[in-house]
Amino acid sequence: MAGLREKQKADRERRILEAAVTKFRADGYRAVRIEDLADMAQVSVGTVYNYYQTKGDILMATVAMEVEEVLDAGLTILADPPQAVDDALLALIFAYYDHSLVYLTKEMWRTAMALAIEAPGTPNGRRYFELDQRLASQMTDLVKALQNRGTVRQDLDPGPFGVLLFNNLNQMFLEFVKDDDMSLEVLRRRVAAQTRPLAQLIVAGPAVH
Amino acid sequence: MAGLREKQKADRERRILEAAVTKFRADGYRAVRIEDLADMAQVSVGTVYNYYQTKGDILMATVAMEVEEVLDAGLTILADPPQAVDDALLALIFAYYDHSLVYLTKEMWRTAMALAIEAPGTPNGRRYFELDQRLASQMTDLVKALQNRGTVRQDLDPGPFGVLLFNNLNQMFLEFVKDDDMSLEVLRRRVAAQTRPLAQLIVAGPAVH
DNA sequence: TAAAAAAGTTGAAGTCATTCATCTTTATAG
DNA sequence: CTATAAAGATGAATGACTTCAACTTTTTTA
Repeated sequence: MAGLREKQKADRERRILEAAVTKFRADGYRAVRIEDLADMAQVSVGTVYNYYQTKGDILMATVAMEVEEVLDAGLTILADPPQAVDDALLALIFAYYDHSLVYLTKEMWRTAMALAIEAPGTPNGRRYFELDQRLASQMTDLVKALQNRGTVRQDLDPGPFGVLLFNNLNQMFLEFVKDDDMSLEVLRRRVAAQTRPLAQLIVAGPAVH
Repeated sequence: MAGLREKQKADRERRILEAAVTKFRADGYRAVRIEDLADMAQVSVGTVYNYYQTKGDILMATVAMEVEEVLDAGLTILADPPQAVDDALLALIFAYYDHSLVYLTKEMWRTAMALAIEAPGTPNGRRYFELDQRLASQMTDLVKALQNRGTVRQDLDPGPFGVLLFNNLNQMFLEFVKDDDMSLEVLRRRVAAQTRPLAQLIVAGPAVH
């Protein structure tokens, strides 16, 4: 029963988010005022706040879109990881990195991270870190998959090790978004330099004993 | 030639910082208004801004104090690390954690991190990450020291490995400050669970060939 | 010591996120 | 179709950080 009211509501929300993605990318999150979004979306300032609780909420909606796509890209890698252990880990990591700037700019990532860290207990913060955790889980899943395949030593606990790998790739991503001049290429190289030696340490050796 | 003006200036700056540390710890960074600091320090709002460019600057001054002490604690460990590789790494990590809440609360850490991430190019942001880098260097130094001692395999590149260890301990520290209910004890246990197995992987084995 | 310059202090004004009492629009009841 | 109720939109008001033009205090000069 799509009443008039429902239709108008959906339309307003869409217009607001659309305005936000456009303006945030063009002018930067900081520089965009709620009034600018309201103007572009043809609503009042108060109305923006009827749809999103804070300015940060609008940003987080975009982050969620982005990370869902990143997780999808990860699933593709998990379905059929490269044979070599280091290649497999890096394939997943690079899949993440390569899908990280579709909707968001580095500045938007920085702001989203800052918001989440400053207020981790708010719905917004929780939402962000929940996405983080899903990424970390996926990394753990990959380590498990390689173990099942027999290319990773059986005595390795995939949980903490997956988290450690994720922590590292996440921190390196932070280095990346921190520096507007750093290219994806450089990020990839650096993470590879850390991950490859680590991968060599966990490959299943020839069965000694 | 400590003129009157110099003396008054130094005194005002001291009073402002003192007021900040007291009030931030007591009421939380967010809840404290610049006007509150000005009142307590017996100066005007404008004067606060003559000594610190932003509210965040005042916080960052406190962070710097804290981290300098953390680095000192690290030096003590470096001077004579425990024999076992895992114990040595954890000794440094725990030294960091144990000295992290002297001046700052978890809320203050969260705010400082958020500020640094949101604006990494500002003097404030640069200052924060410079401290980070010094911590990462110290971790690398420890790995090198253990290598020199012969307990860590020679074919390990201490640079990337030290950074990886730091990235992980840093991210785990973030988990800690994110959760007001998490104890230092739990943080230690979790990091130990990640670090010990990793340490086993890098110990110098009996010289095979 | 008096005048001029330099340095520093001040608080009112500006900006922007957020709130809320009021008003408008849509849906429902008779 | 009219009246009532419900939902939602509105923008002026609030609160906090930050800026800045005018004012004071200290130092230097002669």
